Amino acid sequence: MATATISTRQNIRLTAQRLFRERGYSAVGMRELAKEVGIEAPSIYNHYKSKDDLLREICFDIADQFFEAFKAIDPEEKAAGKKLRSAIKGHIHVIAGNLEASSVFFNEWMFLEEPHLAQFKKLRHEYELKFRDLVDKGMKRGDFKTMNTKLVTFTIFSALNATYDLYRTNEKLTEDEISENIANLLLKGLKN
Amino acid sequence: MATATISTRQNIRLTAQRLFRERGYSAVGMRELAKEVGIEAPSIYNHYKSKDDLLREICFDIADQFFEAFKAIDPEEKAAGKKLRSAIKGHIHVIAGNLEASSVFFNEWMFLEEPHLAQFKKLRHEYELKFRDLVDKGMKRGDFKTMNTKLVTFTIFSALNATYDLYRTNEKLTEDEISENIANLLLKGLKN
DNA sequence: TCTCAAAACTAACACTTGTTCGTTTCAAAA
DNA sequence: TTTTGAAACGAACAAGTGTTAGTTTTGAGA
Repeated sequence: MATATISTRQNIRLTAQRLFRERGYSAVGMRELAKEVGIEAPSIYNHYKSKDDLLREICFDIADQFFEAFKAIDPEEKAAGKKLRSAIKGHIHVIAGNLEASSVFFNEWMFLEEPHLAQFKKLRHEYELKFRDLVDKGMKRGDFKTMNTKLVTFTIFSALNATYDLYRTNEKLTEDEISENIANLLLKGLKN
Repeated sequence: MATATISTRQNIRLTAQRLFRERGYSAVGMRELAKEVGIEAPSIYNHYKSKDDLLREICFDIADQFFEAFKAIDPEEKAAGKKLRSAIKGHIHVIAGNLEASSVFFNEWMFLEEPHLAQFKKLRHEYELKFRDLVDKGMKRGDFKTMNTKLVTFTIFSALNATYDLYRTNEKLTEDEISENIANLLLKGLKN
C-alpha cells in the first residue's frame, strides 16, 4: 500500500488552491490557510516567499500545462476541424485534471503582482493567438464559415474555460462526455 | 443642455461597480471607495447600510433585469430557434447595458452574505431553468438535435456571460455584431 | 431669518491583514 | 552522541478592515 506522504509544501499548495477557489484570493488570510494546513502562519514562509508567490506558482503551473497540451497536437493534421477538436480536448483535459487550480487560474490571476501580472497576460495572449490561428486557418481553408475570428475564438474560450465548475454541480458527467459535447456543438457551429 | 446632476447615492453605486469590477469586492475598502467618490468613508453609511448592502443592490438589480428581458420574449413564437435567439439577444442586451454591474454580478456574487446569498442562488437557478426549458422544448420539437440539456445550456450561458469583457478589449464590436455572431454560432451548433 | 433633517465630518473601536524577528524543536548525517 | 540545517513556533509590527458614536455643516422650506 503506497501511502503517499505529502510534503508540507505540497499540503500548503493544495490547501491554498482549494481555499482560493472557494473564497477568493483576497478573502483568504495566511492564518486561515495555515490553520487548514495544520501549522502556524509564519511557518508558511519557510516554503513560500509570500502570498503572491503562492498564487504565482498556481497560475503559472496551469499556464505551462496549457502550452504543453497544445504542443501535443499532431502538426501533420491538415483538417482544421480535427485540429481544433484536438486543441479543445487538450484544453479541457488540463482543466479536468486541475479543477481547483484552473479555477484559481481563471478567476484570481488579477491579484498577481507585477512583474508577474504582465508576464501572465502575455502568456495568456500568446495562447489565445494559437487558438485564433487555428480558427483563422480553418476559415481560409474553407473548412469553417468566415466569421469574426476574434469573436469566435473568444466564444470558444468562454465555453471551454467555464467547464471547471461543471464538475461541481454535475458530478455524473465524465470528462469525455463534456469535451465531446462541447466540441461537437462548437465545431458544428463553425462548419461551412 | 441637461447636465445630469448625479446624487451622492448614485455616485457611490457607480463608483462601487467600477471598483468591484476592477479590483474585486474584498480587495476594495470602504475608505478607498469613499475617496474615489470624494467623501469620507463613514458618509457612505448615510446611503447604504453596509458594504454588503451595496453589493446586494448591484447584484439583484442585474438579476431583475435578466428576468425582465426574458419576459419580453414573444410567448406566441413556436419555433425554438427563434425563441432561443430572442432570449440570447435579451440576455446580451442586459450585459451590454450594464458592463460593470454585470461583471460584478457574475464574479462577486459569492461575497453576498446570507440570507441574500441563498436568495441569489435561487434566482439564478430559476433563470437557468427558463433557458434550459427553451433548449429542452426545442429538442423535443425536433428543432434541435438531442443532446445533454444541462450541458448545452451551461455552454450557452458560458458564451453569453463572458461577453461583458469583450467590450473592454474589442471596443470596435457593436452589441448587434456580438449577439448576432454568438447566436448564429450556437444555434447552428444546436440545429438538428 | 429660523428651523430641522439630511448628510457630511473627526475620532475611535475592535479586529484582521501580510510579514518579520528571534528562538526553539526536530530529524537526519557525521 | 554530537552537529547542523530545516522547519516549526510565539510575539510583535505597522497598516488596514468595516463600522459606530457623536458632532458639525449644509441647504431647502416655513
